[in-house]
Amino acid sequence: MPMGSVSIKEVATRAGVSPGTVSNVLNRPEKVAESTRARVEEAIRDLGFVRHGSASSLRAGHSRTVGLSVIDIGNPFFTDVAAGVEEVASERGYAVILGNSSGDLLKEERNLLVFAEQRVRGVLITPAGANLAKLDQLRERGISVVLVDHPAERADQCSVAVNDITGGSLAVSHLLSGGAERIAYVTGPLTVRPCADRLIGAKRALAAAGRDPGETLEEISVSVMNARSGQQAAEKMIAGGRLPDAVFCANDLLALGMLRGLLQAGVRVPRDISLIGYDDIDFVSASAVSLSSIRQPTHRLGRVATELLLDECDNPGSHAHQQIMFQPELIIRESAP
Amino acid sequence: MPMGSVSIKEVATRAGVSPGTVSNVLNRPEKVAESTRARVEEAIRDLGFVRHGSASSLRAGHSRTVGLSVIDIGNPFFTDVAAGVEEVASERGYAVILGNSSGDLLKEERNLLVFAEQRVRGVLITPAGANLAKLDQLRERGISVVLVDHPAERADQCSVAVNDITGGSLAVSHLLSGGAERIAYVTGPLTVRPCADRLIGAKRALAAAGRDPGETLEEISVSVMNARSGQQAAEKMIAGGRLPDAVFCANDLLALGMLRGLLQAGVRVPRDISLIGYDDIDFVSASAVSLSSIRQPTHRLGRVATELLLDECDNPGSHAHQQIMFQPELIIRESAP
DNA sequence: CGTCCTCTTGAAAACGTTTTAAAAACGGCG
DNA sequence: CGCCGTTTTTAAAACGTTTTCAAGAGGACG
Repeated sequence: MPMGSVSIKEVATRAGVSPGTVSNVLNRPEKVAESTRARVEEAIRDLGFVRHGSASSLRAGHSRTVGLSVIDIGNPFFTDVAAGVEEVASERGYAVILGNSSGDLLKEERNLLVFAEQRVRGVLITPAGANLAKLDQLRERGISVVLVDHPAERADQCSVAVNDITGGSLAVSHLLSGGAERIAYVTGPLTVRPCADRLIGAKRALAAAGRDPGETLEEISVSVMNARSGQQAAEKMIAGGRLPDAVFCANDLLALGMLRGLLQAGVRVPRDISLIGYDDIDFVSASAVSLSSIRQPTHRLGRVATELLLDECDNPGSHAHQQIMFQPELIIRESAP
Repeated sequence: MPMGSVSIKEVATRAGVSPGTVSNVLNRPEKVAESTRARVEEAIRDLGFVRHGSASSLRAGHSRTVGLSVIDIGNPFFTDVAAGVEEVASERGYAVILGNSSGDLLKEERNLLVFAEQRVRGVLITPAGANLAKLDQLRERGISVVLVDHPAERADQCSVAVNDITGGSLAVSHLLSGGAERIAYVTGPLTVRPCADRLIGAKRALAAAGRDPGETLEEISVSVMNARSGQQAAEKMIAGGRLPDAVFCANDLLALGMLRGLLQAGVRVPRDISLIGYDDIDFVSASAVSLSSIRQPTHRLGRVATELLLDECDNPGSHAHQQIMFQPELIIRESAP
């Protein structure tokens, strides 16, 4: 009969042992004799005992939770990452505390505060801005941090990212090979690292093809990277006249919005304008005009980041910080054949 | 200079007060004199003190976290719900612990155990199956539970749902009005309440139109409700010959997969087969053939559920359990005009 | 039978808060 | 100046674990 909160002490009395022994059964079962262990386990079952996580982390000095702060939980890219994180965390008995920064630095900071209060074991974060100082403060507090989708600049921290320079480059050289002369790059804030890197990659591709970035590339900046912004960007582009002949969007949500905006205005894709997105989220293969995109190992990103984090937490001695960099892959579909 | 874990005690000595006073500043600022409060707050800032959530919940008897267990974090429907949940929780200073059951009852149970260990204040859950007994156990432990996307049968619990019977009915009567004679219903496990209810609605619509469900409706069951399953269902349907002239998918992911499967096999939508999905996730308006669907107030679902939950937690006395039921809306697009 | 080991168990002290009951400070007033 | 009612502060006892250290229980062996 599971009652409202049974403590280890009640389990102890029922099993005829001391609380310390029960704790041992829970945490180092091998240290306790077979027969008593069985007795204790039976008592646990009978009473419906569930360990009190707060008490446990208070005393033990660390919790079994990790914090995950993402930029946009509505974006399938982050959802895939989150799924990977949840998978690994759950396998290892960790709980995931979810924070959605919505690209807002204040909100992100509030998330980190909540994580600090909860004394999470570690934090996985795709930073919404360029200022990583707050993260060092966390580390000083003994909370490990792994950067996700953002390569670490320093060697004393872990990160898992995908080479966005390569990605930007792949995208733009593909557009060039399709005959593009003037390309628009629709991007989120350049303080978001991936956006900035994809731009660098784009420019490199132009340089490699002997084009002048200043003439070939037009940047269109939006503050939030969703389909609505993409569509607005399309409308602005169209209103401005003089359309580019290719558009590279910094993520697929923008690209889908752009596609919709273009089609609604009667612009034909890819005939009038070719279009390429980024992330290769599931849905772009099914869109009105299927989108070319840059694929990233998203789920993997989440898994590996979490493995790194938990390794750092569990083996603080032997842990070697790693900056893992995956390679993106060009996926060609109708929108930019 | 924020050091590794400053305690309330250190704040107290620096401010020249007792720990109890610091605690009061934190929790009932109005109880402490203006001048000392200022002094304490300064000490808190100087030392970079952050309240230890575990200690706090241990003593206070309740935490500031809620658990959220969803069936498929990869499905934009749940993502939208989660975003709503996170929003409200975050506004009220609660942290959200995320659990993804993947439709697996064992995994769901493990999530609930984790929630129980963390002593979450409450749980939001879209149950992966029909057995809600575990939830009563949680309630006995003093953890409030709000059902999400699953109407409560009993009056002593809160729930937030959308009328799936109406939804199923809307979908099927629309298909009938388009001239459908034989309809396939592609669904997840019927132990998942929404799937079952949408079927009931579908049959009602048939009955209302004077059709015999046994002859008109064919059920195709899949175990996991994603695009891959949808496509497989299409392939099976096609291999089986004798195609229906309309397909109703229990969610949009299935519908997108179905669409792809049909198009790849050269079946024209909506000319040969008309197709309608469910949820009206963002992406279906942009798909190759834009999908008709049943829209639900997804984000709202998450927000309201969380408000209900936190109300139940914060005002246990005055809280009145509510079973909220939203109404779905038919959205007509190309796939079933 | 006593000694010495090893293997198990137990007692008690933390961990950092919150909360309660009581003490201290303060002001006003007789 | 002493007393009383209020406001403000404090000391100390929890909350449920984990952990350390010592004590107890069994054997094996001399």
